[in-house]
Amino acid sequence: MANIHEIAKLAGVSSATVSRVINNHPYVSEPTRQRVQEVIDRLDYVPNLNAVSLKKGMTKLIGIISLSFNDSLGLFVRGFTMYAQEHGFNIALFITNGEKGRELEALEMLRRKQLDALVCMIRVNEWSVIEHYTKYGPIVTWQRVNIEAIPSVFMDQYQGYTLALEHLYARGYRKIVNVYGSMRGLNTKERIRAYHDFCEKYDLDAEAFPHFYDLNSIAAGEQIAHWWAERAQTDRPDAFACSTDYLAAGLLTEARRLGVSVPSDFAVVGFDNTEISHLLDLTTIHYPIDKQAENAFIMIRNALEGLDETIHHLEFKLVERATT
Amino acid sequence: MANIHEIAKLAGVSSATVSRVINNHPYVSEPTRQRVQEVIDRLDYVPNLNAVSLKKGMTKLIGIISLSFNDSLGLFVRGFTMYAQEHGFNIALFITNGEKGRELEALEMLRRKQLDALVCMIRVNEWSVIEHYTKYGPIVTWQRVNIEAIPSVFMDQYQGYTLALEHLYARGYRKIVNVYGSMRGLNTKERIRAYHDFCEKYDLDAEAFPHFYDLNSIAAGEQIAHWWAERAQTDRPDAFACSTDYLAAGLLTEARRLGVSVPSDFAVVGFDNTEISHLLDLTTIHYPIDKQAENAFIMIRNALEGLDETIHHLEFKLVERATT
DNA sequence: TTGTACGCGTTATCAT
DNA sequence: ATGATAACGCGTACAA
Repeated sequence: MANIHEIAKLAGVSSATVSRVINNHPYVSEPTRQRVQEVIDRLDYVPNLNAVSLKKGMTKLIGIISLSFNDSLGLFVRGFTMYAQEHGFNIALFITNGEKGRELEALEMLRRKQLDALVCMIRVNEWSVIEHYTKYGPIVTWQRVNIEAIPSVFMDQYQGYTLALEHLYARGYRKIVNVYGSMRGLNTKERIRAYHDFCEKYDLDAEAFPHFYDLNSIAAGEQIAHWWAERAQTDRPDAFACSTDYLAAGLLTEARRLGVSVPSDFAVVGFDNTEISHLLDLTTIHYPIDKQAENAFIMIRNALEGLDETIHHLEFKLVERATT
Repeated sequence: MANIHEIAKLAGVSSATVSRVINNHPYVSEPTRQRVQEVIDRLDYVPNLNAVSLKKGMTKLIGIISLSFNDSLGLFVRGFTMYAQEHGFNIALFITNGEKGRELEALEMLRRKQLDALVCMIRVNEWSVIEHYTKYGPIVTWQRVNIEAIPSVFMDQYQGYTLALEHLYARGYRKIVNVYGSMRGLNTKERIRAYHDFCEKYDLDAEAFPHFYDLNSIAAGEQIAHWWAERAQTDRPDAFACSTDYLAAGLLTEARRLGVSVPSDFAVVGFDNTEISHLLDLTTIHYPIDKQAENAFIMIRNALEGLDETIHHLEFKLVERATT
């Protein structure tokens, strides 16, 4: 393949001049610029990025680590990519499927300079492991975590969950069951706190109905539908605040299969405003994931280029549909 | 950051020896190997990948271009990554969202040696544009295309679609409406061919009911539900063979909202066996996407390393659920 | 305005 | 078994 020297030779200039033309440096006379550009075009020349990266010490490539595919990730990636590309960065996506090795692969690429930075959506390895890699480049996360070296674009779900609960209350529901997600994550803790404050505010018994933990799949939602159906009529809750739209979807569709009528028999609120919530006309909580993505990129760029651009403030929103 | 020379100095050897230790070359005495390894460990040294890539002329990084996120892509990526990592390759994912520029970004990375090869799931630019880039590295596609330079892991949908039609016939449905996807793609052509052969075989009138084209979204499915409901009772089809599970999902859920009973009023068959078809208990056609991924990787590796490993033969499968 | 020459961090060839 | 040293392809002081 043609390299910069070949271009130089053919254009009758030094490689330095070719480099200047490529990078739009000033102090190149118009005639030489044209002559060089002509050769570049003719030979279909383009600089080798490995050489450029080696020289500059950066690849303009940012990695995004995620556990799996889903709508939220898609939105995040779309937003992040947009901002990144505006500033000359490309992104590489790593889907771990929960395998530590695959996450480490990405972290190692950071260490070995193939990646300039990393966004860790949902981590697999221990935070201490990930923290260890921050010395090789900025790492930003989507999860909530209190490690100084790992800034986060996490949104405290207290506000969002309260939105859901207040909505159920306004609609007249009083017997609410909470289906929480991962116990490890702090989302669940904030939701629990939101629920307790909510109960206190309206003088409800927080323990009147069971709380479910560690559930977020469609299948889990289906289970809960059965749980409800098998309960004594008098002892049934009238609303479910769910950890995710997926769980809510499972609950909703299985309930209907069992002949339950939503929202008259009970209400369902999802979380995330994913496509499936639209499909099923599910009331849910929306959050500005594209803004989170922008924040993540701003943080990374600040770290990478020593800037100090300010972060957006973020808020949840209720999306009212047919299940409440 | 420490580089190979620093290690060499501290270990009292030349950088060549360090390189040999790193790459597990023979002809390094055990004492020196240990001494070098010790320094490597102590300084937490790891070779700079940009330098390695520059030197070796390859990055061990393969790009995957896709139009958007969805279950199929997830399965493909998972499979592909598995095979790739087994052979020391990493993957970078590019989601185009239909924007040509984003696709070109990936193609340029191939041209500029940051990527060794590319899998183009669903292209955005013209094939001629993509073909032009094959001179910079192997490009494999998931779509059907007859360009020698762009090998494909496409599966002829004739067989799969026939599976769906035969199933409907066996179930007693005779008034079938076809909802085809993209007119540009060759999938649709094969499905049309399958339908005509099917009609001929069973002596049905292929034009008894309208054919829909260029539809594959949930929203389009919802439209079709209305189309059906507004038709005269006597003139209604009794089955829909859909382009995708998503369209089928839209059709199914909207129909039920309209009080239609599936499968007694009409049957629905999706295509792809995505998660949503499971959720909605939708009869659909499955295809071995992980095997396609493996084939894609084999093709790329054959091209990259001059091998000649053989490709798997692939087949569709009917997944019978509750909508037929 | 242009050219020379060095360095980025490796690997690989050729001596020794 | 080990060491010099020349690439790999580019950017950039510094000199001219």
